[in-house]
Amino acid sequence: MSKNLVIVESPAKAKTIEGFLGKDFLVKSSYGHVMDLNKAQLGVDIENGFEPQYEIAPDKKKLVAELKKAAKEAEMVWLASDEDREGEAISWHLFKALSLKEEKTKRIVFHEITKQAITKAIENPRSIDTNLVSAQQARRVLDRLVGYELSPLLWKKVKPSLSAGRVQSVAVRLIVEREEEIKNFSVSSSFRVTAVFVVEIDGQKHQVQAELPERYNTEKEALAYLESCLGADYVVHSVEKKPGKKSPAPPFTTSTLQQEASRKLSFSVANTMRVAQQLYESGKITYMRTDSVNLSDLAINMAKNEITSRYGSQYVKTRRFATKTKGAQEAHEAIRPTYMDKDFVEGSADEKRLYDLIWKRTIASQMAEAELERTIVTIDVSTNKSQFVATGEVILFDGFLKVYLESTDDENGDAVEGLLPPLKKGQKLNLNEMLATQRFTRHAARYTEASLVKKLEELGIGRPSTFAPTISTILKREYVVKEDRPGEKRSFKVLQLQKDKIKNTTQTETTGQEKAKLFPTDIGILVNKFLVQYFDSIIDYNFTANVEKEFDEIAEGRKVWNEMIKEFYGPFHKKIVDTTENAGKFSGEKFLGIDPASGNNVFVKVGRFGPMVQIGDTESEEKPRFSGLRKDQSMEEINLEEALKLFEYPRNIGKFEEKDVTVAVGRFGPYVKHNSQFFSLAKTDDAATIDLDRAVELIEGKRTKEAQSVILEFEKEPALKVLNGRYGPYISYNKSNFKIPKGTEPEKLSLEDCMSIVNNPENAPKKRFVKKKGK
DNA sequence: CAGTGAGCGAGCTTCCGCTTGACTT
Repeated sequence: MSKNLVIVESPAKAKTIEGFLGKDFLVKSSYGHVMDLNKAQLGVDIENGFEPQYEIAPDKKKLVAELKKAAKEAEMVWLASDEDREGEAISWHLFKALSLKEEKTKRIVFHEITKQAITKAIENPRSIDTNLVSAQQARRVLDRLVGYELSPLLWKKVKPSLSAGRVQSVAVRLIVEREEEIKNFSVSSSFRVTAVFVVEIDGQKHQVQAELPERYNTEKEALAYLESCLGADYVVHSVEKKPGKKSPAPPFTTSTLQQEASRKLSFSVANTMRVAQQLYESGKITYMRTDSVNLSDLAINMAKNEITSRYGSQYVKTRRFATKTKGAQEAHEAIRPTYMDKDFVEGSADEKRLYDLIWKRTIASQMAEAELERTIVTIDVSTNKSQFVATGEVILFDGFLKVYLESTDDENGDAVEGLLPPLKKGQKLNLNEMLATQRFTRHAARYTEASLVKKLEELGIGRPSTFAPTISTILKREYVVKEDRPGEKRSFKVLQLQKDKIKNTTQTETTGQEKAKLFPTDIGILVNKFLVQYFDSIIDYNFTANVEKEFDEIAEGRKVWNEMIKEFYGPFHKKIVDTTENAGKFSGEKFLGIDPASGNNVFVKVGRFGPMVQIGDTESEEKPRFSGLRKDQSMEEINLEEALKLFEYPRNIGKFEEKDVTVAVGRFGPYVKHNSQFFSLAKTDDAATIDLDRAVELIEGKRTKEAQSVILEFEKEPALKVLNGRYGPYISYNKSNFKIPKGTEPEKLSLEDCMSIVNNPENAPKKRFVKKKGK
């Protein structure tokens, strides 16, 4: 039995700390929050000062019992959750859930996992900060009220199972508004004039790239300019040198790690977190969910030693970075390697690459600035008043650039930059060629997962632990999709001046190509429109920032948490009631035209199962006909003709084995139906042209496949089969499936064996995995 | 690498923020 029980949030942290503290200390983990509001209800007593109805999270019951036992046996319990709002609440919840006694409980905090920091923390205990706990409670209750009152309203007015919340709804809004901006963007073009000069210096030939600062709006003006240069001489007018410096970026936080891993390694945000978690658990990096750019003294010293021994002391420049992020809580260090002298790790390829990125970024953050010299050369044209400008950048001292340079999201790669030869004022240059190239303006870039995270963080919305889950949520709700889009070919004009002749050519380029970008869906657009119309204040970009200010006041004891909630809830709830009663169905209905066959109106709108086309009015006596939109169609873009085409199915294409064969398009794509069985069309098939022969081929193909997938059948019990599925052999019985125990050969199972597996209550299908029926 | 194919009738869905395992259909 240990005299002392220390409770931290993460088990990996517990393991490390136990090593520092010795025999008298038992270190356990709470695995995050242990108490929360009941999921099935509102969980807030509105009538009674918004009293939260906490319960021990169902999946934490066992853990809490264990911790309770350990606490009872210990002489002192040290609550060592993180020093931020959530961490303080975790300590408070532990105090309650473990029925701790005040006289044998101490609250301690530390920001870095070193023996020194922990010893110091143990020497300086405090009590739980109830103001900070109240601030967390306000945050929790506000999010619950917003989420659990807005979502049901969406179920009523838009479509069941939808969700809204302080964070996710703003994320969707950003994507929807960016798409609108792109849709409304009008492309314009202008001509950019560039020139390549040749100069001989000390017997060596050099090229000089230069650009005209002015742009010409039309081809005619560009041509006129080129013509004005015919027969011109080009002379260096001035050479200006400017010293410059570049500084390294701060060490990684969760969000900057996600951004750089996306830009440099093409990782999704979720993948970055998964890989970082593996590195953390194996002790290779510090904690990966952090908003702090701070490094411990120990880390800075390790970096300093490492830089000195690798590159020399002139490359060292240690710094402390300050966090600029709104609402940062800084309970942890920045993300860095645990041991700076390890510049690589064993593990999967992803782990190696992510670790390499973290190592470089951390080391570079403690290195000297790069010293540059920027040269600007202006070049006179003898036949007109214009001047070309050539710029060059020379690195005088590479500094941190030796190790790492942060990437940018900027897609503009047009700049002409590089090394310039040593030019002098008055020097004559020979023109090799001059080009006037048509360039088009570009709309704002669509969000990637990582650039969305960046934007959310800038707005102070969401936390390091929620960036990745927020993206999963809006994808799962089908508010947005992550997609590639092929580009379109576009032609552009190039005028070329060479050897005193002007040539006019048309070239083509690909534009608008997108890779892994976030696009709003019809549902996302509609839900956003609803929320903007009725709950503008909630999905306002500043809503979080404003309530965060109030949470801070609560944390400082200057405001009472439930008074703040009351002030918010009054008008909010009134608006909910008002909208429930007065707003009609919000289906985004759009009239497309008249169906020539029936003379009925054709609409596109969002129905119970998503976007659909409706022929005929809902009020009319004749029952309207419905058809869901295909995945590649959108309410925005569909026209009458395409809408009517959806009703050409099911189409009868003949008889097979005396039963009708029909072809139709469902929500899983086109299929053939025969004898109430379904057969998906292959990607190469076309539902519009498929014939009976091909349909029969599909039917027979599936039959043979099915026959092969049956391992065992029993005469006595036709409802039971042993099948070979995607996850290996399994037992199918009355539409439920059961795993076969490890080590048994499926071919040798008897009916009795199978029945005992099926009837074993341990194998009963678990509720949370039961597929939701659309009925 | 299997399964799915509705059109609102019934019961359910839902939030954000802390943390890890998880072995289904």
